[in-house]
Amino acid sequence: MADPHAKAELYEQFARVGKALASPKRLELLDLLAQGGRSVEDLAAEAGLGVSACSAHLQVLHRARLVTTRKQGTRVFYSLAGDDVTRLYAGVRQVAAAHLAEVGPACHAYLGDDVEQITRDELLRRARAGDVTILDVRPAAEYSAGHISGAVSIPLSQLSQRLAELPPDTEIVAYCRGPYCVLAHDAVRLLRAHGRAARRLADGMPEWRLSGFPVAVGA
Amino acid sequence: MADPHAKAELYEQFARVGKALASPKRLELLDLLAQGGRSVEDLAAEAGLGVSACSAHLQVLHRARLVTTRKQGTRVFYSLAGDDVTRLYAGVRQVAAAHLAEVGPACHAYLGDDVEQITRDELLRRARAGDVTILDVRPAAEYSAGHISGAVSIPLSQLSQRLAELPPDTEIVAYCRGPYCVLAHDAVRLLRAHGRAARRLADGMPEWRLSGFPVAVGA
DNA sequence: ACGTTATTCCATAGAATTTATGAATTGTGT
DNA sequence: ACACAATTCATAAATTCTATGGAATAACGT
Repeated sequence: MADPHAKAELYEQFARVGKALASPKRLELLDLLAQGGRSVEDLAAEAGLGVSACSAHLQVLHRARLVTTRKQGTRVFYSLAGDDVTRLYAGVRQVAAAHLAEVGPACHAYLGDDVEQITRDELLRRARAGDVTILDVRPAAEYSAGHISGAVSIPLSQLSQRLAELPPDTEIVAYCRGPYCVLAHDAVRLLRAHGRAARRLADGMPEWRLSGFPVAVGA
Repeated sequence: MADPHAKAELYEQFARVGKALASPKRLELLDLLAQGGRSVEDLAAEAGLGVSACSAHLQVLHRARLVTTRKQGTRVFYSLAGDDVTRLYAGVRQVAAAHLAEVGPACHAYLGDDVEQITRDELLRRARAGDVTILDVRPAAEYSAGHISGAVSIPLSQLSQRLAELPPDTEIVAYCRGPYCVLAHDAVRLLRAHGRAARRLADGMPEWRLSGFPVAVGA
C-alpha cells in the first residue's frame, strides 16, 4: 500500500521549492535575477546584503534548483533556472496581491502615489504605430541583458540630466523590473514634473518577455 | 527616495505566501483542499496529522490568505482562496519536478511503476466519442464536490468489490487528485490485473477544472 | 610564482521559529 | 445542560534563520 514515508519524501521535495520562496531577501534576489544573470557582489550590493549573506541566500536558491550558476573568469554568475521559475515568482506576488490586504498599503508606501499605467498590449500597438517613446530606466547592465525592442536606455539615476535625449512631443512610456519596482514610478513622476506626457508600463521586462513580445539584447 | 524599510515591508508580505508553502504537510493540505472544501478533522485524518497540528497548519495557510473558512453548524470548512492558489500550488510542483533530480525517484517510490497515461485533450475527445469509461477513484465526498462530467465514482477502497459495475469491453480511464496522487495509479494496476484495458489521466480533477473542461457537481 | 579578486566556507551567536502532543477552553447546536 | 468541533495553551526539543567577520579556495593577470 501507500508507504507514508515515500509520500512524505515526495512532499518534502516540493517543500524545498516553497522554503526557497520563504524569505523576503530571497524574493528580492529572484526579482533581480529575473532581469538577467548577475554576479554575487552585484546582487549583494543591489539587495542591500553583505556578500556572505547574499552568497548564503543564493545557495539556498541553488539547492532548490531555482537558480543555476555559471563561472565566468573569476566570478560566478547566477541566473534563474528557467521561465517556469519566473512565472512561479510572479505567481507568488500575484496571490499575495490578490489576497493579502496589507499589500496595498505596503505598495503605496514603497511606490508612492499611483501613476498612470498602460498595458502591454496597448504599448505594443502604440509602438507599432510609432507614436510613443519606450524608456528603459533600469541600470544599463539590465538593459543590455534584454530590453523591449525599440526602447531607449536612460537609467533613472541619469534621467534628470539626460531629459534632452528624449524626443519632444511624443508620449513616453517608462518601464523597469516589474509591477513592484520603483524605478518607473519615479521616472514617470520626474518626467511629468518636467511637463512631459508619461505613463508607466503596468509590469516590467520579465512579463513582457514571457508574453512572447519582442525583445532585443545588447547595448 | 526609496525607503528601504518600505521595500522590505512589501517583500515581507510576498514572503508570507512563500512561508505558507514551505512545509510538506501544508502542501499536502493544499492538495486535499484543491479537491474541495473540508473540515479540520477530515483534513487531519487524511493528512495523518493530529487535529491540533492540523488546525495550526491551517491557520498558517489562513494567515497567508491561501485558504478561506466558512462555518457550517459546529464545524469549520476550509477551502482554497481561489483558482490562483491552485495554480500556484501546481506551479510549485511543476518547478520542483522540472528542476529537482530527487523528484523522479521519490515519485517512483511513492507511485510505483509507471502506468500508461492519457492527456486531458485526448480524454475529452474520447469521452465525446463515447467509447471510454471515466472512473473517479477518489473518496465519495470529493466526487460530490466536483468531478469530470460523465465520470462514475468508485473509490479505490471499493474498486475490487465493484468491478462488475464497470461496463465491459470499454477502455477505462481512471483519475484522482492530481499527477502525484497514488489512487489512480493503484486503480489502473488493479484493473489491468483483472484483464481490463485501463489508463490513467495524466493529472487530476483540479487541472481538468482549471482548463475549463466540463465539470459536474453532486452525487 | 605571486598577488589580486571573487566567492564560498567556517565559526559564531542570538533570535526566532517550527513542529507536534495532550489538555483545557471556547463556541455552536441539539 | 450536554455533546461536539475547533482553537488555544503549555510544553518541549529541535531546528532553523539570519547576518557577521574572517579564513580558505580558486581563477586570473602580471
